[in-house]
Amino acid sequence: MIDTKQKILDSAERLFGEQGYGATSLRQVIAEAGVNLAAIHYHFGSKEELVDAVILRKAEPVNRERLEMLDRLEAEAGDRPVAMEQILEAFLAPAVSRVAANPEFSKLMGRLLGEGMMPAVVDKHFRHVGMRFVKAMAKTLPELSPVELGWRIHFMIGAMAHTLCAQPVQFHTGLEMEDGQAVLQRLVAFLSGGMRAPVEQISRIEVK
Amino acid sequence: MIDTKQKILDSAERLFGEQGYGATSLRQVIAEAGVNLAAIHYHFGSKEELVDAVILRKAEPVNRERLEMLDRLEAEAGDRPVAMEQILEAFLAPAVSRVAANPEFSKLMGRLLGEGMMPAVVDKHFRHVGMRFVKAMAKTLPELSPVELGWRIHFMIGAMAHTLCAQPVQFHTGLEMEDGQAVLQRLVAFLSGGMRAPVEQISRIEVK
DNA sequence: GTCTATACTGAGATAGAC
DNA sequence: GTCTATCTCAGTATAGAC
Repeated sequence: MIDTKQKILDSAERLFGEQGYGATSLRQVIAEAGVNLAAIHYHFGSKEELVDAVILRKAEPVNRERLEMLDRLEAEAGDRPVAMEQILEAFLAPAVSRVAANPEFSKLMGRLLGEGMMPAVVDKHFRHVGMRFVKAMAKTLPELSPVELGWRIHFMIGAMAHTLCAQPVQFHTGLEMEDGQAVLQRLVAFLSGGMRAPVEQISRIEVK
Repeated sequence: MIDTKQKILDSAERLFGEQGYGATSLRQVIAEAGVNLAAIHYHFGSKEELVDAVILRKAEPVNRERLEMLDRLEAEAGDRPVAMEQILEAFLAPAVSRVAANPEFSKLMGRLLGEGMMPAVVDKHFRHVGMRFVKAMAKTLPELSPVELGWRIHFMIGAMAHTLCAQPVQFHTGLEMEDGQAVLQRLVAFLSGGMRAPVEQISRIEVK
């Protein structure tokens, strides 16, 4: 069939999402897709390149939406910097809003950043979008050095990835997964506070 | 030998740390330890239970140090709440300070939180410590609801885990891994700002 | 160009002899 | 407690049918 490739991608997306990358075998994928094992290697080359293709298909709309939102915010702001909360929401909303529609696959997206699986894949699919947001944030917070801003964005990505992929630890009852909009609001508020934190020296505690 | 178990643990720790969990085979472990393959299953039962034992051995001193620092801070503070920066440093420093000594194994520790690998393991080894810090933070920030505080701790853990396990994406040059103390300071400052962020409603952006 | 059948190597796990 | 032998299943590679 002409759409063997599509069927493989569809099955792989579902199974990687439900079970994770490592726990999903290519034999499960071909059984669900109704194709031959070697077809995966013909079309994609390896398991890693298959998941790369799956990620690409899902990441592209997220990244496009992020850039559209940022474009609009910057057009509205003209020469003035965009508010940090708005930049954060433009970056986070396209990812968080997809959790409800496809929670298992969102888990895989979130995991990518935490796993040593494929830093190259993350870099390839998200770096260019990240650069745009770095520039917007630097304009909003000119007092931060590039290095300090880089670290804060690193922390931001960690908080986002963990929120996308991990169930919160139940230190209290009532922390079940809420409405995506509510989590997004909490995350934006938290990260705005972190991004705007003063950079001065903090109190030291000697260890031991 | 009587110390077969120890030799397996030592080799597994080194190899899991260098290569990650999934990329390390039990056959590599037994080759380095000089024991038989079945010995792992005799002493630990499975690969997953082996890594659980490895984690336990490394997590225990981290958690002990965290609790010692928090105990001391609370003793010094008496009835007054402990400053958020100090609580954060007590939680983060014992983990971050070990990155320099054992960077690869720290990666594994950080990954645990991001991977779907073993949420049960994370829960088992870190939950009781987390509860203590939740209580201390609730005293310092009484205006936060338990649910809001729980989410902020969730975000904090994400930022910490990502910092422990992931190389920062190079949006700017000069963001190479710095001195652990410097990264710790940046992280504490960022998270203090996030923890203290106001909880009010934020501006909405309609999507599309 | 596409796809099928099949073989190869290495993984984790286990039964049973010692 | 330990080790040999073996099982099942994984990802990968290739030869050849259409």
